[in-house]
Amino acid sequence: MAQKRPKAKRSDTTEKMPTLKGVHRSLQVLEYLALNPGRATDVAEGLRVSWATLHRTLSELERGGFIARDPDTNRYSIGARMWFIGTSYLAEHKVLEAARPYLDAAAEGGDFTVQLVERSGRLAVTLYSYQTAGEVITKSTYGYHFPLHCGSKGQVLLAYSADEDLENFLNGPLEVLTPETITQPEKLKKLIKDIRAQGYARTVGDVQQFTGSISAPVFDRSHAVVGAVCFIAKRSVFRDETKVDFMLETLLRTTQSVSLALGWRPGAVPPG
Amino acid sequence: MAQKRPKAKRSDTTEKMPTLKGVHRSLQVLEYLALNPGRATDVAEGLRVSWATLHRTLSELERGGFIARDPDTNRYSIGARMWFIGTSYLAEHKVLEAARPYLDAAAEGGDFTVQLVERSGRLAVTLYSYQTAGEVITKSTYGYHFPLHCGSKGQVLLAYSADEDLENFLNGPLEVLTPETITQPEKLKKLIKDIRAQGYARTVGDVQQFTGSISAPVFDRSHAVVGAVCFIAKRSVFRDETKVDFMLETLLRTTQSVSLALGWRPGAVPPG
DNA sequence: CCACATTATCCGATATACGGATACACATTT
DNA sequence: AAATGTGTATCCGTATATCGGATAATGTGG
Repeated sequence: MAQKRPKAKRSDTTEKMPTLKGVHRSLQVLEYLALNPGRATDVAEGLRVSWATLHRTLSELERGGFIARDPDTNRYSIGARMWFIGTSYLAEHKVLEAARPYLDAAAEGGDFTVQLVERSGRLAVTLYSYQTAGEVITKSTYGYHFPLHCGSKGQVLLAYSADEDLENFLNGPLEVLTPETITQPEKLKKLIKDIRAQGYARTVGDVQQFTGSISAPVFDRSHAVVGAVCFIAKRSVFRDETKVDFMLETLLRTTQSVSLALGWRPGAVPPG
Repeated sequence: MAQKRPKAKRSDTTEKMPTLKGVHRSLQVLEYLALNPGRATDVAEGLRVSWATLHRTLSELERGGFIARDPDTNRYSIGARMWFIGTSYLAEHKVLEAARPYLDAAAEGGDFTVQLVERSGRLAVTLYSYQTAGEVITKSTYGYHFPLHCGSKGQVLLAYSADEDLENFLNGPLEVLTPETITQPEKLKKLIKDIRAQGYARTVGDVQQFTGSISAPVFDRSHAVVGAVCFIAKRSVFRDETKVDFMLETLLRTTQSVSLALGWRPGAVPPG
């Protein structure tokens, strides 16, 4: 008989089985397609779901325009309606709202792309991107997300997460994006220690070979890291330490301003 | 007993009842929250769903980070994971890919905000927005979507949709955004006729009082309208016909280039 | 401090979604 | 062309996951 489960203390560590199986699965499918758009069978396999079930799910999602199917190749990808829904996340985003003026100011004062990023699972996702006229850096817009160990933005977010969380991440698969991507856990740990010490991260060529970036964390009232600001420029810029110094100064000024706007104050973590 | 349903010829006009009720509802909830973030009861009422059911749905969605709840006010809004999923729509978007270089070029050559928009239901949604340094136009970024009858971008999309579809739209509720928003169906029809004739739309102050915009359609290989390019500028600009002429020229050059890049060719619709 | 509005949880009946099996479509090979 | 294979669509009986009324807990405002 249904043995009374022991009170299930809230936010249990073990992933409880979802109440709404169907809903859970359909969202899994959406996320799966976001990461790897492709054929139905691949999704079924990737998610270990029976084909019939998956087919139903896909049909339903497509019917609503949440996913799109290329009629020629039968490949599925995220649909327009998801973009519509997703964007309204930004409209309610307090950090972004607070940061935007400072980001714009920074972008206009310098010759680099400015981004606000935040963590989502194992990825750093871009909330805002301001491309200054001139260089257009291919993968610096929306729709490109990178694992946390790649690029200064990810590393910053990683550096300021809980130790346990960090371990978890490093135990997962560490993708290689370029020959310069660092994937050795030990080396990454060392890097992260440095980042914590100096308050910002700097990487070159580990996401795209011809670019580099610097990033610093944004804090809120409770001294929690709620995101990071990232400046991206061509690789050559990072050979000129004068330019880098200027960027760095702007970066730290920007993140400080944003943090202040969010109620952060220098000093120890407030009580409570 | 289950009477054999009459073969359900594919893509029926009448909205068939969804196979996966739960999935369908949860997505409805997401869309509802995208449009009106708010309390649980309001959602339940708005979607006419029993409270218990809705509560389960919300809990499940929140558990996965697809929606977020403000712990103080119990208000729900779209969560980070939806943004993540939504953005990957862009990564696969062919029109955007083809258009981006031309949009950037246009933005750098002029002093106005450049957008690529596409239709989603009754709304025009922004796919890409390039804010040139200088003016920052508040509601010209992501997360703001306007009904099709407001603003030149919506009107263009409306103008090139099927007649039947247009009727449908005009029979729905026509929101007012500013005192200058046009909501009389007859007047809108007249406008749309003009837009079709001249190949672009121009509106001032009907979305935000202090801005105006011009927009033109983008076609694909089969001469179907797949989106629109929109230039936004301060209201004052639209009093200077020389400036407007320049914008218009750039606009039409841009849309033509993008259409060409998508395989469109001038002349009649190709056979097949 | 009480009354009301909103949110959380329980539980049995039944409608609903599951998935094995089967049939169809299309591509690639011999 | 026939054959083989891979991927897609649909059917249908069964088990089970979902629904929603009711009740309890929490929060809010007067």
